[in-house]
Amino acid sequence: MPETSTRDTILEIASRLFASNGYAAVSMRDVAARVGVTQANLYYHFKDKDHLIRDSLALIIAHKMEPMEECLKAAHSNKEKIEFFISWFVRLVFEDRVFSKMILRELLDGDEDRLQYLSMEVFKRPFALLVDVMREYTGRVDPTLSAVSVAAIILGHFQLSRILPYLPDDRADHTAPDVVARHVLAMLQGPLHDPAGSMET
Amino acid sequence: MPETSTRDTILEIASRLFASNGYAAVSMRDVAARVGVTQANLYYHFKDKDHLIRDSLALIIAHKMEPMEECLKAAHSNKEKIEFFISWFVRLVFEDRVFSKMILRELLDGDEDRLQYLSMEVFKRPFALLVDVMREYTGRVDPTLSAVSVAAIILGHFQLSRILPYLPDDRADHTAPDVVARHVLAMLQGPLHDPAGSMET
DNA sequence: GTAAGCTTAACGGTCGTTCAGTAAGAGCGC
DNA sequence: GCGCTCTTACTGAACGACCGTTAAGCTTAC
Repeated sequence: MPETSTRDTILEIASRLFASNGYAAVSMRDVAARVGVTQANLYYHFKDKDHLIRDSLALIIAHKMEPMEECLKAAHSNKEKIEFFISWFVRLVFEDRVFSKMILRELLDGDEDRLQYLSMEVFKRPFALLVDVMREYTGRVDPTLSAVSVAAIILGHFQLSRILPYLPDDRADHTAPDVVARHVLAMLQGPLHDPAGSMET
Repeated sequence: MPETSTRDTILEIASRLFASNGYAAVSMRDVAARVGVTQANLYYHFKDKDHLIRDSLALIIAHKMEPMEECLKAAHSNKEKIEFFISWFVRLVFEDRVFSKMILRELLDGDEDRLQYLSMEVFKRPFALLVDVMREYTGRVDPTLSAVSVAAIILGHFQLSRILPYLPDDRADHTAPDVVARHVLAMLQGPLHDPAGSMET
């Protein structure tokens, strides 16, 4: 009766390695060395490398998506739901870089089958919840498009945060989770456009 | 006097291969075979694989960023500058997937040196232009943060477009460039929030 | 004894890279 | 004109390193 089984240890370490370096850049030897076992041991627990990748993905995503439902349930109004969601998602993306890089890499290079599987098995429900929230929040605007926008802007901020330090006018807090969260919320709640700047209502 | 030099042919084909498959997944043998030369020939024109990657990146990015300046110059008002930029950038990202995947992959996995190089040599000026536009467009809001948001939301929409077909409530036009462009512009110009939905000003 | 959990040691293959060699042409003394 | 050298562009064949994977054997617990 193992404290934490070797299999779970492999999964945890493998998912961290895959997420931060990419699937191709991490060899079975790398994983084995990190875990402290031999390469052959990995093949005792997993059929091949692809199955190790799939199981790593499924484990980490399912685990990370759980808090979203509770997060939305805790909110009383729709306004609060949006606030809670944005705050939660920004924090998730910015603070768990392992997770967000894994997602982004999958969106970028994941083969069609794996993407379809993940969409329908893991992302479908959280996305539907977000669309529901946006449906009641936005007026005439397409709720699906709005939901995509919210996810997109947060993921995009995270990605661009890597080059922000090398661009002019950057302040350290441009990549701080709460600053980004407040900014995204402000974009949804009001126009960035300042009517005083030009001549309009 | 070559019609198109072998070196340019290599660069063009290599950048296309790297962009659509990733650096790791494309071998020098792959590039050579596609071009129709031997692997050794690649080492006549480029020091090693990393230099081939760098030159491919520099070529394609510099080329793709050129139209931005003209695009902004053509606009008369600041409002028009934003409209033109969004329209141009959305079209660039959505229609030249080779380019956008290359950028996104670099943001995700590019090593620090290459990212710093690209930021300071290629992205610095276009980003500064965008910040300037946003500075005059937004009121109290941080212009750098706003510029990042605009780029982020467009890049994010593109990335998410891969799983949108597998998610519920999807319509085909959710990934159409002009639809996305109009939606992004609408987000900047007005609140998505419909005051009639809740009780606020 | 036997099964689970793991190791040792190797396999065939692909990778980036190198190096000796070659064909084509430019420049040049004669 | 011819022969000669040197450069440019390129090829064929190989190098060692690393990859995913597997067969066979060794422990330990029941």
